[in-house]
Amino acid sequence: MSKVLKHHPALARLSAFEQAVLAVVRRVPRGRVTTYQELARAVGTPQAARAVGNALHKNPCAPAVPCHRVVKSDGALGGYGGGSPKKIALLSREGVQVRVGRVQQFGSVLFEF
DNA sequence: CTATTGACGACAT
DNA sequence: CATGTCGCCAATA
Repeated sequence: MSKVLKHHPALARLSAFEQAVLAVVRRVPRGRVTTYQELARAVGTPQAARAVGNALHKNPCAPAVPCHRVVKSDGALGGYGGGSPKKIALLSREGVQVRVGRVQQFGSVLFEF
């Protein structure tokens, strides 16, 4: 039985905004990606793409909460707490190919809320 | 309360 | 196409 994942202790220490971001990113399916900007819109603050990135940076339970499926609005990779190589590997494992720092077939793998 | 920081975005160069 | 600048926002010092 997996013991974590239901309510990670560090999760309760996050702000409402940060928790909202993590809750939403959780619905991005395997093999798809979303963007910092889309997430910002989804939580009701369309201009907070940057703040969304900061929130994801604090994700205490990655990669269970799939913050690795979040990229920049132009399809560029974006950041990752565990390092770019790790993010690329996780995506690759789900069938999302990254070439020269860009998500291939960005338009078709992009998940819209 | 003000200042700084950062997994961003749009635009100019 | 690559890089720099500036604006935006929430968290934190």
